Amino acid sequence: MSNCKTHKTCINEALKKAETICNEKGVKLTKLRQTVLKLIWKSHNYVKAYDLLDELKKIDDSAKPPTIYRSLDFLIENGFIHKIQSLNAYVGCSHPQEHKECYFLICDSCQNIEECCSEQINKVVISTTGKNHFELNQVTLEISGTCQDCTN
Amino acid sequence: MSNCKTHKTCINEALKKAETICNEKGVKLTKLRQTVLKLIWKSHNYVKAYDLLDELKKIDDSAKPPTIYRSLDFLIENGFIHKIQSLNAYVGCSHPQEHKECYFLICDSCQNIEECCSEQINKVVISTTGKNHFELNQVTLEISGTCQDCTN
DNA sequence: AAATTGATGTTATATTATAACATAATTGAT
DNA sequence: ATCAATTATGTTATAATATAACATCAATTT
Repeated sequence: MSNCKTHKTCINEALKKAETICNEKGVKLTKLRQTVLKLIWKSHNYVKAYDLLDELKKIDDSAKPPTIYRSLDFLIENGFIHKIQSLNAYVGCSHPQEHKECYFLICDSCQNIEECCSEQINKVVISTTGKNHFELNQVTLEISGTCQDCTN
Repeated sequence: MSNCKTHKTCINEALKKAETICNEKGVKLTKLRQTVLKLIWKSHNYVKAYDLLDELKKIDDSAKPPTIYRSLDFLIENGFIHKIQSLNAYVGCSHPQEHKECYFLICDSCQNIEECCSEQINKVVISTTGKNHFELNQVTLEISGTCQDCTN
């Protein structure tokens, strides 16, 4: 479960940030992309692409897989959402632009995803890859388990 | 690229370890499962399920998707291979039974995968999840980039 | 206004994976 | 040794995830 008080605030902030960043970058948050972002932000839980598609179809009957996947690509590229590789699922990014490496706490029980940053983890990853003379490109760190609310 | 001298040794050791562990556990490394394990161990690179299937078909014409996926499931369950979530691909485990949490250095250039353990990473992950009161189940840590051989 | 670029619509299909049921092989109990 | 139960494999079908390719439309630039 998420610890946000009024989730509307989360959604609004996510949309506002996306708009601001798009303006800065000179890319366009079209109506479609905004709609998809909103749908993803319906909760802090992860969502599957075809579930999103079903939701989108309710709004726009003509939506098809490429409709959703293109928007997902755009939103990922610009850092507004993340793909959870171990689940083939998507989740809103709670702090776009701020972070490089993040990790995800995925609750098996309630599907909530907590996005975290840890300088400590970054450092350790960098140092251990360095030891292997490995030139780092992308880090995927996904931790599944049970969140605090679901443990009790 | 892998730094093994004679890859045959890697394969033989992997097969021997698998056999030993299966005996200990009382599960069966059937001919099919052994064949699949061998195919996966053809290199230190990751392999895709349907590529494995194509290889298997050369040996056993009747092989079909469930043939390969069942063997993959068995091999994963018993720790002989790993699934690389960010690639939907599979790779032999270089030290079955020894480790809990591992991470993978995935070379974008040569598809080699180096499987690593780091007590330091484990500790940091455990401590940072602990701070979030998150009961850890499974850690997926996949690092893509360029390996030493491909950097030069 | 024409040309270019970017976004979306649309059809088709590729890729990854599993469900469900049938048959065969192995093991365990009697 | 035989039957029953379990485990493994064979087989068909289909589900779930994702992209290619081309057409059209909209926005931007010249």
